[in-house]
Amino acid sequence: MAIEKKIGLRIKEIRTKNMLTQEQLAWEADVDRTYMNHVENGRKNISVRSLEKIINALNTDFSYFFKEFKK
Amino acid sequence: MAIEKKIGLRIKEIRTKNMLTQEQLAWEADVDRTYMNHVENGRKNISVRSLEKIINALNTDFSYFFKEFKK
DNA sequence: AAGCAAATGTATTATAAGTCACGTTTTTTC
DNA sequence: GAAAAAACGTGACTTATAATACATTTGCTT
Repeated sequence: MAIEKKIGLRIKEIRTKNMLTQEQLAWEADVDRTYMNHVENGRKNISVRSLEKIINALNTDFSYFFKEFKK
Repeated sequence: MAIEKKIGLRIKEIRTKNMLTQEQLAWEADVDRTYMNHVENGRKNISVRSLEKIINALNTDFSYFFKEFKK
């Protein structure tokens, strides 16, 4: 599976666990709602800086975010 | 520290442990030698797809790469 | 000082970032 | 269970910048 897809799924997983809507998360991460949606659906080859914003907004860190990611 | 810097340092850390030059790693990752240098020096806000190429070339995975990364 | 690895500057091309208008699906409320 | 509202999805588009490439320089090692 493409890395963008895996990242999107992981974001969604944590977001729903945190009881947030895409819009709420987008607001926290200071990105557009539709951009957030695109990322979550694996439609964007996101940069590490943008990913960091989202990971912070999810109240987590890279280490936790990428746990169990396969090669 | 900016995420780009942290990533650059981590790449360098693993690369040197693997006894590779920037050029060798660049070749393995199929990126330009100078681009590899820019990334390693934190001058590029790299995309996850490009980062994946480098991580693969380092013969590791996201999970290991981001271990112990701070928030 | 020759040879190699690493660093840097600059220019061009490819693509991520950001936004919009609109459509669809899901959830809530009466 | 219909209507309304909220949440989610999509395509197309512009702007900012990553990706790529080349030339040159610096630093290290023998």
